[in-house]
Amino acid sequence: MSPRNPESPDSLYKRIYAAVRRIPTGRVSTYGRIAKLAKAPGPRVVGYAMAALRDGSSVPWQRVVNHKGEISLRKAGDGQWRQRRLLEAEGVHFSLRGRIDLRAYGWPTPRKTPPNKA
DNA sequence: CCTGTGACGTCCC
DNA sequence: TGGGACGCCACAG
Repeated sequence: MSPRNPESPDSLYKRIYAAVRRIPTGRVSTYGRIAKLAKAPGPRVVGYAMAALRDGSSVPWQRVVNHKGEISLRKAGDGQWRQRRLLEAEGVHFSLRGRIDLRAYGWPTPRKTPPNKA
């Protein structure tokens, strides 16, 4: 196998994209979780893989946010807004601070942490 | 081959 | 609850 070769079926990026595709519509995951699921060496690599995506890649990249539940800023600049649009279209709710409640929309379900638990 | 950089996370204050 | 510092690694030049 050739993990260095992007064309390899079991390449790192392929695994990452596969993991992202598993995120259900209306739910979101984090770079860290995707990294684990895809057996990636680290979260940064996941971000790098996302940045390498093309439009119409069939990979729901918009469902990947950082561990704070916020849309990560990218170099390109544009896109964060588009990401938010796409997520809202899927029914994902953003707080006033522009954050997503991972306890409610996170995937896989991080914990059975009751949102209303005292 | 070596260096810089990035759509991040965790620890510590 | 918020902010700063360090760690980790693949990729491009």
